[in-house]
Amino acid sequence: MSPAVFGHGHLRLYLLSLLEERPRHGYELIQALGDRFGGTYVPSAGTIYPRLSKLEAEGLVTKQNDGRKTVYEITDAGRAELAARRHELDGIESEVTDSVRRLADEVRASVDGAMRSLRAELAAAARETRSATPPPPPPPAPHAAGASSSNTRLDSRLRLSEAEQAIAHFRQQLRSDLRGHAARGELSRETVDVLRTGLGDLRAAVTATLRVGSADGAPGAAAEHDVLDDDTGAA
DNA sequence: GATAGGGGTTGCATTCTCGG
DNA sequence: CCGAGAATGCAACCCCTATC
Repeated sequence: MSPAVFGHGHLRLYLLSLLEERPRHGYELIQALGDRFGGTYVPSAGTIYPRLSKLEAEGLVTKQNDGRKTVYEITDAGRAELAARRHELDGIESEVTDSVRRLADEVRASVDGAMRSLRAELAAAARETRSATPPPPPPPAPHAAGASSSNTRLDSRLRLSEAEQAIAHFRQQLRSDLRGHAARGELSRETVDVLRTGLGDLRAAVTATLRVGSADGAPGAAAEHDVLDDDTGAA
């Protein structure tokens, strides 16, 4: 599990302070926390609701059903608790900001490293492809005039399909990683910027490779270009 | 009807606190 | 120091509504 963003008893105190401003429903509290920390820390529902239930059991908040939503409101006991621990509350915000900044730095470093090794692998693969001996020409088909170019197109389509699979696999993995980070509240705006830059660089590298390939007479470069066009904005 | 998103619950693992 | 209990946090899930 990732280290706790809030110190012991601090989340509960922070929830009380949010409810002191005005009554809110659970999801609104999650969003308020996310807004308050610039999206760097967004607690999961399973974090907030048990806390709210505890607070209710302790008589520090009350809940009222507003249609499908449950609106939580601070009680006098909750206000008293908040007043008694006001000094603790003051330090929480800066503490949490520091904590999420630390986590964001770790994520940024890990994404940076991953992109660097990916680019290195891509460049190595491109070098290998260029230096490889060309495959033996297909046996001449006596009756089919266009068979050679049609075989080449078939190869190209197979390679395109392979490339698409590789891209899909990459997207799936990256998505899963990002969702994991987001779920833990570790996905910051900075990380998204790093991701955008990294993917831009990656695309530039692939595009350069494709240009070399197409200058060497490799077919299908235009089609692979289209695949990448579809993909880069979606990760 | 399928899909996406909002609102909420449950169960469980990990970490922390505190009393003996 | 150790064990029990409290606190924190997450994943998985459900239900309902809106949209396509």
